[in-house]
This record gives sequence, C-alpha cells and structure tokens, in this order.
Amino acid sequence: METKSTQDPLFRTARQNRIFQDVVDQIQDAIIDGRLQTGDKLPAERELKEVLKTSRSTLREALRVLEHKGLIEIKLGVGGGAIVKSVSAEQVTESLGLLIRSQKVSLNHLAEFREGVEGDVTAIAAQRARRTDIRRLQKLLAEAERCAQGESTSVSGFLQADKALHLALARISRNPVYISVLKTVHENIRRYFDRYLAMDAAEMKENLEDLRRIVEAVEHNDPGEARGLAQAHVRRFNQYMKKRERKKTPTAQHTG
Amino acid sequence: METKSTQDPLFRTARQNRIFQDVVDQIQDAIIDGRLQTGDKLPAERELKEVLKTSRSTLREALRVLEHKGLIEIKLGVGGGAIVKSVSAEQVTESLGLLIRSQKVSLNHLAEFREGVEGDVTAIAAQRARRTDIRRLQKLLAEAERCAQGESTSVSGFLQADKALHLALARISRNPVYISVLKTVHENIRRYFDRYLAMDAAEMKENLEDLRRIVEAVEHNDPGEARGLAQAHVRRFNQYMKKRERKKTPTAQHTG
DNA sequence: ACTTCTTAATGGTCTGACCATTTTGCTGCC
DNA sequence: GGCAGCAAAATGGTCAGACCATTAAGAAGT
Repeated sequence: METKSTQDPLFRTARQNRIFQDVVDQIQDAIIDGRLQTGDKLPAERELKEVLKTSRSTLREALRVLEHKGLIEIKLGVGGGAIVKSVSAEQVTESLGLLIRSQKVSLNHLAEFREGVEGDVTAIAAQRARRTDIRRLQKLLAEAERCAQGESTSVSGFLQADKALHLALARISRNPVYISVLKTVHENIRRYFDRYLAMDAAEMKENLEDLRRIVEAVEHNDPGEARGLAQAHVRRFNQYMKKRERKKTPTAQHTG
Repeated sequence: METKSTQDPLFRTARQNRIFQDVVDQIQDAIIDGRLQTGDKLPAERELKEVLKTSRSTLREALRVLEHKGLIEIKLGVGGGAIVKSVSAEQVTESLGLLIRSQKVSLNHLAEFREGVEGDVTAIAAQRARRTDIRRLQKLLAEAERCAQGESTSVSGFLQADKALHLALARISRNPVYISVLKTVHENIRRYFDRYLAMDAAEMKENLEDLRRIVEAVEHNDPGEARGLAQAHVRRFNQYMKKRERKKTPTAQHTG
C-alpha cells in the first residue's frame, strides 16, 4: 500500500467525552446545510444550554470555537447573542497567516505561489473584464500614479493602491476561491514583510509601469500578455523584498 | 478615496472585556516568537490559571481557541495537558473547506482554480523532479493502473491513487503553500462531491492515460507540456463531474 | 419631543465541586 | 524475580450557580 503514507487519515481519532465538540458539529452542520441562515440569531446561552442539555461552560467553549471559525459573531448586551455570519475568507487568511508567520513558509515560497496564482488570475481577468471593470482598474492605476509621481509621493499609499489593484483583478475573475486566496496572500505580505517595504522612487516607477502595462493587457483582452506581465511584476516585487532582506538584519531566522 | 472600499480594516474593533482573548494572544505570541517550542507542555490548567490570574473557565475558552487554531493539542489524563504543536497546513484546509462547503463556491469555481494551480504545480514539478520523485510517481501510476484495469477494478481506489499522484506532484514542488492549497482542494473535492464520482471504465481509462502522460512530461522535465496536460486533465475531470451533476438531482443550489 | 434614568436581557467571568481518563506505581500472587 | 491487577493521583471535561459589565429599550421627568 504505497498510498498509505500520502493519503489523509480517513478517520480522526474518535474522542468521546467532548460534548462541546458535538455542540460545535451540530451548530456548524445547521449552518452549512442552511437550517441556520446568515443573520439568524441563536438562542441565548441560558436557553440553548437547556435545549442541548449541557452546561453553560461547555456551550460557551463550543461557541468560542464557532466564533473562531468565523461561523458566528457574538454581540454583547440586550439583544446580543450569537449571530450566524456568512462564511468568508477571513479564516483562510488567518491560518495561512499563521503558517507564514511561523517561518514554515519562506519569502520564496510565497513569491513562487504568488507568481503562479497572480498570473492565472490576471489572465482570467483579461478574458472577463467588462467596461466597468476596466474603469475601476484605471481609477486604481491613477491612484497609484498619484502616489508614485505626484507632488507628495507616498510609498505606503502606492503599495496600498498596488494591492487594491491586484485584488480588483481577482474580483474580475469572479471566482471566490481566487479572491480569498489572493486576499490572504496580500494580507500577509503586508502584515509580515512590511519592514522590507521601503521602495525608492525608481522602484516605484518601475512597478507603476508594470501595473500600467498589466491594465493595458487586460483592457485589450490579451490573457497571455497579461499573465506574463503579472508574473514579471511579482518577480520584480520579490526581488525588491529580497534585496531588503539581505540589507536589513533579518529578525526571523529560519529553523530548517 | 477610491481605495477605501477595497482596503482591509486597519484595526479591528478593540473589544475589551475579553480576557480569554488576551490569554490567546499571550500564548500565541509565545509560540510564534519561539518562547514556546513545538513539543513544550503548558502548565496544567489549575496552575496556569494562577499564573494568568484568571479563572479556569476563561482559561479553557482560550485553550479551546488555541486548540482550534492548531497551535496546541490537548491530551487527557495524568501527564496530559496542552502541548505546543508545530504549525501546519491543517487549518488552512479546514477554513477553505468551509468556504467550499457553504455553497459560496461552485464546482466551476473550484475547477477553474484547480486548473490554474495544478497547471502551475505540475510545471514546477517538471522542473524539479529528482529521480526518487519520478520513482514515486511511477509507483502511484502503477497503483492507479491496477485499480483501473486490473482484474478487480476499483473506482475509489483509482480516485485515491489519482489524488495521491496530484499531491505527490505538489510535494515535488517543495513549496508548502502549494502543498497546503492543493491538499485542501482535493480533500474537499473528495468529501463533498463524492456523490458525483462514479466513473465508468472508459472514463477511468481516459483519466489514466492523462496521468500517464503527465508523469511522462514530468519525467522528461518538460514544464510546458506538463502544465498543459495537467490542465486538460482537470478539465476532463470537471466535465465528468458536470455530467453527473446534470444527471443527478443537485442537492445544493446556488444562492447568488 | 427630548433627555436622563432605570431596568432587564445577555454575554463575560469566577468559584468550587465532581466526573472520566490515563499514567504510575504499588501490591500480591505465581 | 516478574507479571497481573489494582489503587491512587494528576489532569482535562463537565456542571451548577453566582455575580459583573454592557447594551438596548422603556419609563420618567423636563
């Protein structure tokens, strides 16, 4: 059975005696299969514990988990309580973020992944962009331009516009998987590699030119060109980061 | 300020009165910056609550969150307690899985994403495959062959081998981001679209041929060819699923 | 009609108890 | 001496009940 080592475990160890887990499962299932809709409010803890025949502490541990999963939101005070949230990409972000922060993922890993995904997304966007999409891209491009060349150049503003542009491209794909994944990546690039991002004017200009050409390719519905440009853009960006990494003292060493 | 709508919130609402959250943060930070190493054991709840000057229930809510984040593992009995786990990709899987299951993501979305990512991964694998990698692929291929053509054809066996092969390709990339992401996708395809997967012999044979050619391309270090084949393979696979979807009653409609 | 106060619902925390599981080591038989 | 089985203690899991903090809604006063 060669597959044994690679296959995921078919079953998880059945831990009995975890009532809270059962509660989590019950509520989660209800949310996933639609018996609980987004916006619905769960009964108050003191009621729910009666229904579930459990104690309040156990119930609360379950609610904590559901909250952390992003399935419910808990509000305080009168009329508060647990409200079913629409499942979103937030949690994906957090866990991939943990992975990145804990030094399991190097800058190169992330960059390689980004290169592939951003390339795909941009190519798809080039196929699907409508006129309103293009207008939106151009707006963001103008914003980036303003930050890069205007009287008051702003690196952080430029980076923000850059990020917004990438996310806008993801949205044009209209594929929630791409949107979540790219959001995650950008979120974590910003949060954990901010220290490296001190672009000089020349770099910003290069980057801006990249963006301009990408938007142009999307505008002309040229997926191949768009993909290549996006990939080159990511590579360039990564090289800036690596340059900074070499210069500054890395605060996080690799443990591998 | 066009960027406002797209930018992520800079700060989250500062919720005081969430002691457990503070506990979560403290422990998590300790893990992330290395003061707590993988394998370390946290003090017993009754001790830790004294150190943190909190109650056991509050502490337990915090531990529950940390456990769910995959940062600790809790064992029962004497010598049990919370043990620091190495951060892994598990959690990414779960949250993306949630997104997929909650019908925010259609089969087409997933397929499109898969096509891009599997293409990238396979191309990278074709660049990096070593001899041992190739051997491993060939083993898996033989396994798939056995299930598809042998005296006792087994669809589920074939699908498992197929999945294992895709994951093996991801591992050859040696990029943990790709590995996690693909694991997630396959995990969720299997778990939630299983009902569609009742391949007939002809389909299995087609699929097997796809796999054979992919492995061959990887073996010959031909990234372009590998990418194209992988993409075609995903497309074909998706078409099977869609065919099944049309036939059977869809249990999940789209909400938007 | 507006402001302010009161009240009650609800989540957050705390205490202390008991239960269930698991390791450890002791006991006693062979 | 060694091994089976049992007893004890450590530790997480659950429970019940109390009180605190926050919030929205209604009551009261101007």
